[in-house]
Amino acid sequence: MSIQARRERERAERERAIVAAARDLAESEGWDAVTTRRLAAEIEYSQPVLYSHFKGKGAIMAAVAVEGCGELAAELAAARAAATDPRQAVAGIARAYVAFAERRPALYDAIFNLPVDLSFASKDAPVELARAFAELAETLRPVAGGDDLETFTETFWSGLHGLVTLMRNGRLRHTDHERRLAILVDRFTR
Amino acid sequence: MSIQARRERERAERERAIVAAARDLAESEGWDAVTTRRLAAEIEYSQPVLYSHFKGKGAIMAAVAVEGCGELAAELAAARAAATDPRQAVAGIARAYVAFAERRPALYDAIFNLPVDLSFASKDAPVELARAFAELAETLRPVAGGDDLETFTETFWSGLHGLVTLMRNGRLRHTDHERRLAILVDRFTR
DNA sequence: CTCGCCAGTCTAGCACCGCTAGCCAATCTG
DNA sequence: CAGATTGGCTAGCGGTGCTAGACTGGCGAG
Repeated sequence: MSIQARRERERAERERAIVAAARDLAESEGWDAVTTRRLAAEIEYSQPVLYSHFKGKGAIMAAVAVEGCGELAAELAAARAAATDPRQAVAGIARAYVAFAERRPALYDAIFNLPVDLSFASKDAPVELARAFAELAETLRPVAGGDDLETFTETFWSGLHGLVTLMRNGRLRHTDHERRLAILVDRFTR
Repeated sequence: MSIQARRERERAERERAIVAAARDLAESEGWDAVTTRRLAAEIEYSQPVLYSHFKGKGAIMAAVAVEGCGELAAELAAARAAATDPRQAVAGIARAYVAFAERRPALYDAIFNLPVDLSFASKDAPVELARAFAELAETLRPVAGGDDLETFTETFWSGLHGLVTLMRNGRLRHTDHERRLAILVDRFTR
């Protein structure tokens, strides 16, 4: 019994190592550098071992994405907690969101931009994402007006996501970023 | 002299064929199906011929993206021309934008989502994109208020882009799409 | 008219990708 | 202790973007 327990522990540990390696590699060299061979070398096992833990590369990326979701949720929560005035809270959480995307671009890509084995809108979406969404929704509640809170939150979220993605891949001038963010917040809080 | 002229004509024709093949393939089977081998087979030449026209696959995709920009600009212009009331114009152009992204997802991806050899924010950005941007800007002018028009337009554009991308890769529920769009337009026109 | 050159195209192949079949050793079971 | 099972490995499949080097057909020079 105890041997089996040790085995399972080691196995879980190795699974964590895979996800951590994928994340570290992605954050330091970008997702292009994350290949199954490279990952296998990193954890000092052979390639097929990866497939005994995950269905494929997409599933590994999905695991990283879920981890990232958790951190995003935590940072949004912190931003919300730090605010006093409702309007300030919206501005603060928006800044926190954008800051996360800029500080952890690889993580952000895994969550939102890359083709990953995750169905977000369905029931098996990660609870971490729901938490992040809830933080945003609670912050927006005072300014939603007559609009349905969930739909309103999705729309604001889209605005943030659009700003982040368009700017990061060079579709928007990097200057004026702050002003764009201010406009978005302003239009959604008045 | 005339022989050379014919050669150049044939060469230009073949270049057009490459871009058209890439676009058709992408629109009918998705960008994953667009490989250099497949493309070569489609134009009935060997693979290396592609590289005598374009620096690489990314450059071919960029050419498709520029073509798509032109069509997007045209559709936005049509939407703007059809409107009477300023508020209606914003709603109309927003609907046209989203409709374009839904009807031509491959084209939209080439323009905005895929890693492509195009620097948008710099001076060698395609004029087609500038045209599309200008249509949006002119439509928004009456509702920009005190905000800088260009920055304001970028922000609204980001909102549209966020809605489109998040919905298309399953990050938003497909229902309520109309309502989200309405909220965005409403918040930017009042 | 012939010969050498050169542009243009092709075949073949490089290094890499995600993924898997099948072998082999270590471990558990009767 | 013999046999079954588990779990990792090596090797390889079919694909990718891209390129070196061979070949060929039409050109200009002698």
